[in-house]
Parts: sequence; C-alpha cells; structure tokens
Amino acid sequence: MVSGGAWAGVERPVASPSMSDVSPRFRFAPSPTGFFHVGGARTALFNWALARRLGGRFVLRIEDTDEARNRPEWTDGIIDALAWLGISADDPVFEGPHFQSDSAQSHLAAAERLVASGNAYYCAMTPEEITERAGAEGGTGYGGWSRDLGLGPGSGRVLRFRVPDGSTVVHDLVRGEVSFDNAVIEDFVLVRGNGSPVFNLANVVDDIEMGITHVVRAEEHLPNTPKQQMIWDALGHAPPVWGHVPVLVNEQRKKLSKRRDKVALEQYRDEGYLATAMVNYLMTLGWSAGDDREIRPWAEIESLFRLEDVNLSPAFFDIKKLAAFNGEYIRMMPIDEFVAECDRWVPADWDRERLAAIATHIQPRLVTFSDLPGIVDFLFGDVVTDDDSWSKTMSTEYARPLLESTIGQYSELGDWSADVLKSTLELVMEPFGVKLGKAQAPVRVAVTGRTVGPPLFESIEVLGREETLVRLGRALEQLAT
RNA sequence: GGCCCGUUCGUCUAGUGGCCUAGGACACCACCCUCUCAAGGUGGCGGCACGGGUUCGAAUCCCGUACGGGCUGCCA
Repeated sequence: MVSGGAWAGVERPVASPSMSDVSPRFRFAPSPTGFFHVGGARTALFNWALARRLGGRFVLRIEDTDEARNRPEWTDGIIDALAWLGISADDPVFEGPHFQSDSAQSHLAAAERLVASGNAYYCAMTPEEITERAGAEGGTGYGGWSRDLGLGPGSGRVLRFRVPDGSTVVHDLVRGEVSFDNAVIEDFVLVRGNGSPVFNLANVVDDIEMGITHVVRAEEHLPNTPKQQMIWDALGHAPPVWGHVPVLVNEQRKKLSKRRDKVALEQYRDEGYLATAMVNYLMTLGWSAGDDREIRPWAEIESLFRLEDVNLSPAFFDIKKLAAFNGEYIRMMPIDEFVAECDRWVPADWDRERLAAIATHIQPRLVTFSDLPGIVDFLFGDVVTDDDSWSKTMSTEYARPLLESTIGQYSELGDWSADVLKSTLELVMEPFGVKLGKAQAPVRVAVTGRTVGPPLFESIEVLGREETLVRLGRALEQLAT
C-alpha cells in the first residue's frame, strides 16, 4: 500500500553523517516566538504519524535564531504542548529537542564553504541603499549589485547567496512538481551583518547535519523551498523529500495568527478539551482516510495517514466542530476514566463520592470539562438561584401549593431513590392538572437554582433528604414573602 | 506590482471520465423520544467559482477568467 513512486524518496541516498541510518527522518522545527498554536500542532502531528508509521524518527528542533523574539518559556510551552498531544521523548521515535542556536558554528562553517565554492559573496549595502537603488532602477528588491565586487567579510556586511541561472524544480509529495524561475529569486541573505545566520541557511544546515530526509511543513514555506534546495545543492547534498501542507485559516480565510486568533493549544487544554479529541480533529483538517469516518483512534489514523492524500487548499479551524468532537470523545470514555478526569476540574473540597454518583448523568451533557463545575455546583454548596429561572417557574399558580405538598410527601419518604422521588412528585402534581414537565420546574429551581441541569430526581437522590428539604423549604419561604 | 499555491453544501471533507439524481460529518431547522437540558433516532435545508474546449460522456482532463491565499525581511 505504501509502495510506489511517491515514497521513492525514502529510498534515496540519505546525506547523513550516519549513512547506515536508512530509515526516514522527519523533523518539526518551530520557533519559540509565541504560544504554540493549532497550526503547528497539526504539522507536528502529520510528521509524527509519518515517522511512526514508516519506522523513522521525529526530530524536534527549536529554531531560536531570532534573538529579538525568542523566549525560553515559549520553548517549554512547545514541549509541553507536544507532550499533551502524545508527542514526547517517552517514545523512542522522538528525538530532541535540539536547539538551533547550539549549532551556530556549523552554520557559519557552511557559510564559509559557500564562499569558498563561489556560491556566496559579501555585500555591504544597507537596506536603505537597496531600496533607494531599486527605486531608481524602477524595480524592487536587491539586484545583485555586489556580486562581483569581491568584497571580504566585515562588520555590517551580509553574506548573500549567488542564485544561479536557470530554474529550480521542487518535487513536492503534496503538490507535485513546482517550478521556479531563478531569475525572480534575488540573491538572498545567508548571514546577517552582525554575523548571525539567517533562517534559510540555518534551517538547511541543520537538516543536513541531522540527516533529515523528509521536510513536511506548512505551505507558507513553499516560496523558501527553491532557495533552500539551492543551498542543499551548493553544499553538495541531495535535497530531502518535500511536503508542503495547506495552512490553517480563520473565518476571514487568513492564515491563523497568534495575535489575532484564538489558537493557542494550551488554551484549549485549559478549557477542558481532550487531547484525543484535539488530535483527531486536527488530523481531519486537510486530510481524510477516504471513507465516511472522521472519529477514529490515533493508531488507526497513524496507519492510514499518507501525505499523498493531503488536500491542497487551506482549512478553516472550526471550534464548533472541535467541540462536537470533544463531546463525542467524552461520551466514549469509560465511566471510571470520566470520573477520574472530572477530579481535576472541580474544587478539592467537593465530595468525590457525590461527584461519582452523578457522573453518569453528566457525561452526555459535557462539551468541555471546564463546563463541569457550573453544571454540578448545586450539589456541593449553597444553591445560587438564577433570577430568570425563578421568575419563570415560581410565578405559576401551582408553584406554591405544589412545593408545600412535595415537602410534605418527601419528608415522609422511606425510600429516598430517584424512582420513588419521581413517582411521588407525579402523585403530588395530580391535583394541579399539570404534566411532569411543568411540575418538576419549581422543584428543580428550588433545589438546583436553575431550570436546566442534570436529571432532577437523580440529582435529588444524590443531594440527600436533609439538604433537599432545606432547599424546598427555603424556596417556599421566599415565595411567601 | 512580481512569483507561487489554491477553488465540491455556511464549515471540514468523499469523489481521480460513466457507479453522481454529487456521499458523509459539524452547524442550522423540523419531528420522535423525554422530568429540564443534553444524548439518541428520523427527516430537511444546502455545493461542483465562471467561461471555453477535449470526449459518446466531465465535479473529475486542458486552456482562460474571476476570486482567495502565501511569499516577496539582515522574521521563522
């Protein structure tokens, strides 16, 4: 099933220090410049699925060469978030994290080699000078003006790549062959004026040194790819297998932005989304197994996922659908597991037995775990009565007499069980000529404070006789005033 | 502006020339079930961007147009 030309790249000679290592090496290379977002998570997951299924490795490399924006806590955030998704050093497929800043020497050494081989040259022009000259010549961007000046290194001088004539064809597993005319690619910067390597150089050198065979990343990198492929060539290595997957977009169809959009993975975790649901949902964005099933366990996804099946167009990250997946996953949890998960979402002093007793009725009603306290709080403290609920249900003629009668009957009940509580109320309501739907309303508001909630009689059973009667009595008092 | 990528229901997708009267999922609506709210069940709404080709036959292949996006940085 995996056979065929598409994966020929796996077979190609790997330009790696350890040539014995023929298994595919994938990598995920985020930069620690903000919260880890869902787009990055999906890219990581794609790589993870591939690395695991093909018996390869998943290399995590933190690209921390942007000194102005890097912060160590972002790195921790990335590692934590990946672990939450199930991508961590606990699995031997995982390798890293490596830090790009640790290999600055290699980047510079590679730069030297490029200079020596004539593939790179120094340029002393400032950005301002470039803009000015470009404007004067009626163009935009750098025109290769320092190409043949024979400049040596020096403070403030950048090192540029000498883009050769011709064209560069990128073989992409997702998009096919993409051809770029080298004439439209300007001599880009490899090393900054301050001596630090730029992304395109560092990225390629690291990939080469880490023996990376497959680069699977977001489509926004596609325009970088010809540049990077030229560097691979110039450094004497066969380029990796490329795979550019579509970006994730917001409702405006713009690439997800950390600043503008709610996309931080840890935010979803804190709101009570299950990692399993998040992972499953993310994998359906831009990919499907080709059948009508969307919900499936990771093991299955992993065995089915193929880059060739990834879509070409951007996908909207739909929180509503994520929520639906989450509800689905919550309902699929064995009850013990569900109860265990509930534990960390409610205050420590809430009675765990009580929580467990009502859990089975809560499970189908939960979309995210952060909703949990608000649904069951009436079982663990004073009732907080919702004004709208009160006025809606207590203004009826029968509310008061029905409550009175309910108190009377409930206080004499021998068997305090949901079934009996229900049938008792059914007896109580008869004289008022209302159905159970109406009759339960004032009782519900008196006991839970709201018109909506878990099944009433089960809740009352769990609440217990004493507290229930207190609450009914209190409501009656309030009605009388 | 230039280069590159893309375009199937509102959204995520199935579809690789006849199985398509375009299937599924989320959302939405209705009904059923029902102690409220959910869950569950049934049904409904809704789409191949447009125009030309190629072909006996096109959502599927080709060309063009439109629209959207990405990149165009001494960010990654």
